[in-house]
Amino acid sequence: MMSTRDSSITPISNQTVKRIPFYLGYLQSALAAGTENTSATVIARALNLNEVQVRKDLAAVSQSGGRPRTGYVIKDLVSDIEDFLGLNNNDEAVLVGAGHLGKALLSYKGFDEYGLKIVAGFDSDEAAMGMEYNEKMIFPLNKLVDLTKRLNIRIGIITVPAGAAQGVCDMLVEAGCLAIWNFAPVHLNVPEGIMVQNENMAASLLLLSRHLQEHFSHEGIQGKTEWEEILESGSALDGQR
Amino acid sequence: MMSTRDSSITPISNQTVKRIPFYLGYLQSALAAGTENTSATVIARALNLNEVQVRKDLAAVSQSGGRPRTGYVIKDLVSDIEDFLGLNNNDEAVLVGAGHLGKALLSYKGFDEYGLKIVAGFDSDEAAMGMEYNEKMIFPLNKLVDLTKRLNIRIGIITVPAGAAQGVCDMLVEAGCLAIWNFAPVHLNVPEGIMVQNENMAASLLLLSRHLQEHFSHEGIQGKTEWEEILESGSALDGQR
DNA sequence: TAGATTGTTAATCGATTAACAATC
DNA sequence: TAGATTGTTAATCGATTAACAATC
Repeated sequence: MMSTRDSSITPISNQTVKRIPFYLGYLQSALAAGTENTSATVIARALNLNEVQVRKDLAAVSQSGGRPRTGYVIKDLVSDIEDFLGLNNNDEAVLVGAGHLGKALLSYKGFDEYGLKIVAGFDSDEAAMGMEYNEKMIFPLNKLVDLTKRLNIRIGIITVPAGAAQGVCDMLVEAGCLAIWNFAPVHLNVPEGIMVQNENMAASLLLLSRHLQEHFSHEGIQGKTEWEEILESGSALDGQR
Repeated sequence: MMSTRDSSITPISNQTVKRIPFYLGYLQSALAAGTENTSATVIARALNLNEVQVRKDLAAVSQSGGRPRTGYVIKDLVSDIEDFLGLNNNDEAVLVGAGHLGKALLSYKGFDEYGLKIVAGFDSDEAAMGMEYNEKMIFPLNKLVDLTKRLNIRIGIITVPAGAAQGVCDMLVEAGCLAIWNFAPVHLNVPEGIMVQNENMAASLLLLSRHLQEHFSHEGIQGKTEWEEILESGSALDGQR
């Protein structure tokens, strides 16, 4: 290997990692607009972040560094960030549960950019068999363990109903998965050393709703009478034809 | 109003809120199994959490409290948590972008439990018009502002492609939304006081992948030759017919 | 030189965990 | 009484922000 530094991942906080895509997006569009240099101040203002945080984040993923007075060279930053995402990551996942959410994830094009790939979907529903989403095929559940093992997949994604999640999880573990991304709203029991990341859509929306209530108390929780009517009549669709 | 306490939301950390559903799920199934009492120790072990954290979390959402030696009364905890979720929250949202992800969210049944409801979807695609997912109808985008205003909706959900997100966001703000749940991987510019919660699926998976790399370095990034074959031939589907 | 900007060291803040006193 | 358990107060940890010295 010819990397200048240890290719093992430097400890970069999750929060930083989550912000990286926003930096990349901003820098790419700035570059497209013809800008060549930028500063932490400018980025921070654009993305609503703290200036120092921007510097620390950029320092964490880019070796280019900025220079006093002139700031950062956008082109370099972009390429460093792309390297960071692409080079440091190259992982494959299987997905179980080809419902709406499963299909959405299979179809999602954004994983590529991060060196991530869902290679196949699994489902127990006969009707789904052999269907393809974004060129990812749906296989029967009874092939899950065997295929995942043979493909050497390390990440399993669970998008089945809560009741089926633990069973699927067990299969994924048996198949050798080391990390599980769980969209079912249940706690999964896994052996020591297996990593589970829970994603609860309802809980996320709840968080937003609570923030709202904190800041704005109760407004607009009235008018319930008229809207049922509006929505159900479908009258809102008029004028469209 | 006849509530025993100020109905405004007590400051409960986001982390705590995210854990609440897991407590509820565990407690409900314990109750179903016939258990009447439990302790923070037991819960912590079951859900892989710290014991003290469990006590603090439960204290935050339940007034019942536990008693030394006997612990908590599960029935009371369950009812307190359900109240916490249901009573403290009652918010409605509109969703824009009826692609795979949009449909998945519209179809998701889990919001009810938290007093949350997506009331309608919007899309620019003619073909989607009037379709229903989980009884939520898709309306044309040009009705978004008017309908959202009239319905007094405070939360907007953006599941459109990145390029369309800012435009949709502007419409939602114009329509009076105070909070935006954004699934498009771009930073949204909003006026002061509007809350944006970003959800980046790719970034979430990236986090998982990075954890993996930290803990297990590089294993199983081989065998790339044979699997393309397996998957593409669809031979894995044999034996199914 | 003066001023903009970086990067680092120190302070603050919030959440988790540990220690412990209270109680049944 | 002894032991399990709660709830609180203090310590730790990690991330964000502020202060500041270095530099072009």
